[in-house]
Amino acid sequence: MSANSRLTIAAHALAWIGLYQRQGHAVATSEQIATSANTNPVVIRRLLGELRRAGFVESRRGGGAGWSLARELESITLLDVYEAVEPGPLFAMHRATPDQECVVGYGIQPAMQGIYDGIEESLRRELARVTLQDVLRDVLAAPR
Amino acid sequence: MSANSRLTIAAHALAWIGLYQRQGHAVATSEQIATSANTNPVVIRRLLGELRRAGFVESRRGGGAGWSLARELESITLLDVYEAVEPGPLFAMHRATPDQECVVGYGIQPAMQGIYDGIEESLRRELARVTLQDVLRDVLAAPR
DNA sequence: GAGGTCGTAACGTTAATAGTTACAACCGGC
DNA sequence: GCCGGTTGTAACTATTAACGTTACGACCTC
Repeated sequence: MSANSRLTIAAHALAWIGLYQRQGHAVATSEQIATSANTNPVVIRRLLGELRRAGFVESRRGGGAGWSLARELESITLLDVYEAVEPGPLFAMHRATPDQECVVGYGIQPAMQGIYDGIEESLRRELARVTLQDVLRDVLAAPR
Repeated sequence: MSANSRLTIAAHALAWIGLYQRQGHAVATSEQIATSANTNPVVIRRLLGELRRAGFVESRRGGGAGWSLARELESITLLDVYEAVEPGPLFAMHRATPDQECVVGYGIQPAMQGIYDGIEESLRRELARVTLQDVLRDVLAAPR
């Protein structure tokens, strides 16, 4: 489906900041997170920027600057993250509007839209069941 | 998410063939379906080719050739179609493997994989609840 | 053999994600 | 006040997948 890694990287960044803060540090830098996620700091800053707009993290500039959580990991769900970093729908309609003279062409979009809406709602319910605290717990539970 | 329209077009094509056959025709051509879906016949042939490999349609070549259903619309679910035309996973992992020296980098992929597996399983359950017959019924129910 | 359709390769187009470079804005600490 | 490190963001490139299009051989019915 040409899936992307935005949700994965965003969860990675939040879990990293959360753990780092529990270790007593005030802020985390995009550089540190990018090293852990093996990507570019700008990619991290862009994603965290969207999460800041949604109210989950805060950033400070200047000396000793960096990122910190604005909410506890327990209170952030994967649905929150998903909505912050994944704008579009799961399934797309036709690129060009189908033939409206054809019975199927006329009715297919409302029909599929109704079905897709129900499926996306179910996806959201599943995402809402997992918190970032759950993610961090699973991360730390990985066998050595 | 950069969603694609493969599932939509595939459902459109199957519903179209199903309705056409109920109207007494033996086979439908990719040209006819493409006109209804407002796309190119080759796109339809490619998609139907994957559905044929999965056993849902048959094709005949030569004069008076075209496509026909190999199974009833009632017995084909959106999950069947999804699996036939959407290979990849819903969410992607990191492009480059994260830093294995970092606790989070080490544990993040197994953690997210477990979560994603559960979510995809739930998506499949939802897709399995809808048959192509349901789709065609909804299509025909669209208000004029 | 003629005509129409499938099957598929090959190529171009479009769009989103991701990666990279660059630099101004910012601010704590000295 | 300025130095150093970091964010914020623009701009560009690279990569990838879906989609569209053209072309043509394979195939089958008449």
